[in-house]
Amino acid sequence: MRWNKLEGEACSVARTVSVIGDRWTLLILRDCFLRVRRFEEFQARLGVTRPILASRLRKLVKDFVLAKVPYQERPLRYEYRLTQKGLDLYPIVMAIVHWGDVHMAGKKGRPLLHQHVSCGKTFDPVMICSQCGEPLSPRQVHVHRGPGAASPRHMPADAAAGDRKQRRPVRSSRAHP
Amino acid sequence: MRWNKLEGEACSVARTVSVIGDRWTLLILRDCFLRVRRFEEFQARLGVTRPILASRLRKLVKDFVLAKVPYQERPLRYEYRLTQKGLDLYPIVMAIVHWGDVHMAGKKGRPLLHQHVSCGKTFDPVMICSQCGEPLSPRQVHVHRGPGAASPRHMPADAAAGDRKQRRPVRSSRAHP
DNA sequence: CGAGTTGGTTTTCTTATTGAACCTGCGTTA
DNA sequence: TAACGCAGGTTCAATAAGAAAACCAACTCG
Repeated sequence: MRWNKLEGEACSVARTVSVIGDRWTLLILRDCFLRVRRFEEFQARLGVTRPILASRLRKLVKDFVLAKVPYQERPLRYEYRLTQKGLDLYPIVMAIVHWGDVHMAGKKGRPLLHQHVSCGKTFDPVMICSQCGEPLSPRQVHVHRGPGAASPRHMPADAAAGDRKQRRPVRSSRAHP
Repeated sequence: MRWNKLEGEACSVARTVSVIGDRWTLLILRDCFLRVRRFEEFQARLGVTRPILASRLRKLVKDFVLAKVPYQERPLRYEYRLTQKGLDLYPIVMAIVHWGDVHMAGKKGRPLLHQHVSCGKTFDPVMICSQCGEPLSPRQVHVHRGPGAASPRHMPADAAAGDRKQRRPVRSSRAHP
């Protein structure tokens, strides 16, 4: 199966992976969230070869994850900035960082600490249900065919429930329609 | 730069990417969370070639993300199951699914809906701060060097804060030490 | 004029992925 | 008992992608 096939699949993972499912792309995005914006800076930090970097940046721009905007004229120079679509990748990047912190950290501990400006504390990211606010675990989630489903594939069966107190829904900036 | 180099980097993204930063691996993990466990079933659902599937499963087992356990003897047959380390990838997979749902869904809508068994509702995953419970956004997070940091790289500068009410910390199963 | 900076492209070589076929151990059917 | 089927792989030749190093172009600065 080829890359391009993925985009057409009726699966959100496949579609997302067709955009960011490449190790250099993920490392580029990490640096984007650390305010890196220029070709040379990406290249120096990542150690990626220039042709690959150019091709990945081109693809991210084509997919509207990054925008190539001039930061000066004469000589005309561009920088790469996250679009809203790109900024929305933040939970993915944070989830990746957190898993690495928990499972891949050396004995010296985690390389980076995250401080939440709003509350001032060092934190971990936690993924919760937008409806009840409880932390998510795989066994607590059932999957159903949605309107965009294709052939009867990608379908599981599951069980197990819990009785937990209800909270009020979290207003996510981009919640369920 | 080579794959193996990534594992040694003082960056949790790089380390995580050295394990799961491959499109086939991510699609395999998607199916793992949909209760797919056998070689033939992965192969049929993913359309990946058999040598690649074998090599990816081998790597995931080596990295303790999957465990290869016999489900019958005579003939001896194995299945691949998520370990706890693998189950902990759930937020990453859910974040990927959600981004695909929001940004890559076709006009028919999302392919899959997620129901939270605990509360019964169809939900979206939301990533929050473990300390105050507020949804995370990139601009609200400052990064600092942790104990495992290496050379003075991967360091940003940031600003902007907000005054938000405080909640009590979320007890994540694997929170900040 | 010559050197430096930024943001790339070109070229050549090496590695990874694909597609198809083949292998193994065992059970089942004829 | 021979033939076939199945699950779970491996082997092999052809092709695509990635790495390393060099090169290019537009402009500025001294």
